Amino acid sequence: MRYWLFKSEPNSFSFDDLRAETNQTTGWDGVRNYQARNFLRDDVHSGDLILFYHSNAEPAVIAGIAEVVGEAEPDPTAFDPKSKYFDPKSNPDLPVWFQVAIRAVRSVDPPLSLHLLRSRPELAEMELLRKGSRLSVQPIQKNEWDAIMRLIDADTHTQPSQPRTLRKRSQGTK
DNA sequence: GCCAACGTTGGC
DNA sequence: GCCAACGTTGGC
Repeated sequence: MRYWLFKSEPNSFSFDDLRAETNQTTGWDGVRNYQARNFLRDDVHSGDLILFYHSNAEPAVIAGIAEVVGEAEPDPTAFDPKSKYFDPKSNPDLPVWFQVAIRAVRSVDPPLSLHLLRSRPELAEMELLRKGSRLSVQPIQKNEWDAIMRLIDADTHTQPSQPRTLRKRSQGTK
């Protein structure tokens, strides 16, 4: 089982958009970079877990966690002349581009900002934090994943829960 | 909107 | 195979 970070621009496809899909699942199509393609085709497998990252966003954040729910298959958008991801180099007999299906697991609320990730020494080696890093499918090391899960847990617990008065009321009398 | 960093293309 | 020109990404 491996861990990954997938980038998406939220004004194009956000984590909430993923959650709104049927079965909260979608094909991760449109990847048009060879290094990312190789990861998708060769190394990403069913059951792997994904940090769903919002790039080109204010702020840029990890917005959710998803999982891989199938093995790689040819990216059908590459065959579709009407798609903005159409690529005549790819055809069903010899596909160039691949996708995997991913399903939302949970949102990260509040989301974890890029700024916070940068502040953590244990994450200093993350590909995402490298200057000039543009790779849209990145491997995440287990120690990085674990550190990020701790940040998520810590952050979630410092969130104000329901206003006290409201909580009391909802607990009823006794 | 700016622009640095990066990937791709294509002439040679 | 080199590399300049170009297009894209993505933080700021």
